[in-house]
Amino acid sequence: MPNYYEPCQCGRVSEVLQRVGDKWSVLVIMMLGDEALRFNELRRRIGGISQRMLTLTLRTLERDGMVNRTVHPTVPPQVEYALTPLGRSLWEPVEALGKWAHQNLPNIDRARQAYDSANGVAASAHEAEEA
Amino acid sequence: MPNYYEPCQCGRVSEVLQRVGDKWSVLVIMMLGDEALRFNELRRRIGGISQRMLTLTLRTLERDGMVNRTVHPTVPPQVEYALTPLGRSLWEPVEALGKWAHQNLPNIDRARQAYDSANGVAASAHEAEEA
DNA sequence: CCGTATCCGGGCGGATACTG
DNA sequence: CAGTATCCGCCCGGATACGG
Repeated sequence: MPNYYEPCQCGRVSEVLQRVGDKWSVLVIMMLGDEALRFNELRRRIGGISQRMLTLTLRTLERDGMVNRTVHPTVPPQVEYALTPLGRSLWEPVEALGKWAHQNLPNIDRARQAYDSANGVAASAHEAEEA
Repeated sequence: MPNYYEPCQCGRVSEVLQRVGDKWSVLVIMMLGDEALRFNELRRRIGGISQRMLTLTLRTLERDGMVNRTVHPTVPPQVEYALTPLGRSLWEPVEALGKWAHQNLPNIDRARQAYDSANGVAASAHEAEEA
């Protein structure tokens, strides 16, 4: 069973991985895990995302077949976003990764502190460059 | 069982996820999955990464406790990089994600083609802006 | 409410040159 | 071989204003 990241599609897979790692994409997928959400509701829940980025993120996810966009022709307009089967299938490994991240945050923090105290934290004091 | 991405550490988890999604970090972790590698060997295998970025990526991974850096005081110097237990534990969900990406590349491609033909591909022809 | 367009600053990351 | 330092273009992404 050879590796999935063999030279040929290594770049392509990496590309998908980047999308997964994309800050907003992941949060959107997480948020849409259970329910369909409207634009601003999604925006409120995520918090800290600009309108522009949410739009762009959703468009990309839609284009990649991860989310469905449903427009209700009411006034004012209502737009609902939900995961597609493909999106839901992605949700699972992402969830696993999220679980890992959540569990290992303390480990990472400790590793960083250890590293920073070993190598000088003072190294970051080069920001105090001028007298 | 509430969500792992509740407001409190939502940002932190997302931060870790971003690192995972980072193009080079993921490739490094994948490459180091089975064996320890030297700097330039790693660089050659990844392909397309600049010396600067490989250094930065390795430093960050080291600081986060994902990889071990071992210097053999020979001449010329030899430096070997290997996954730590923490790094190896990350490797698993990443591998799962890689598997997903590999399996679903065709689906994503088809979704994109469908999307692009539905909405005008010509939209991207706005690059031909001037007469 | 939902989305697009425009402006613009900051940082990511490649290229290059230089050390031990 | 392994790494640091510097320069610099480019694109990401926030802010803002406007349209349906």
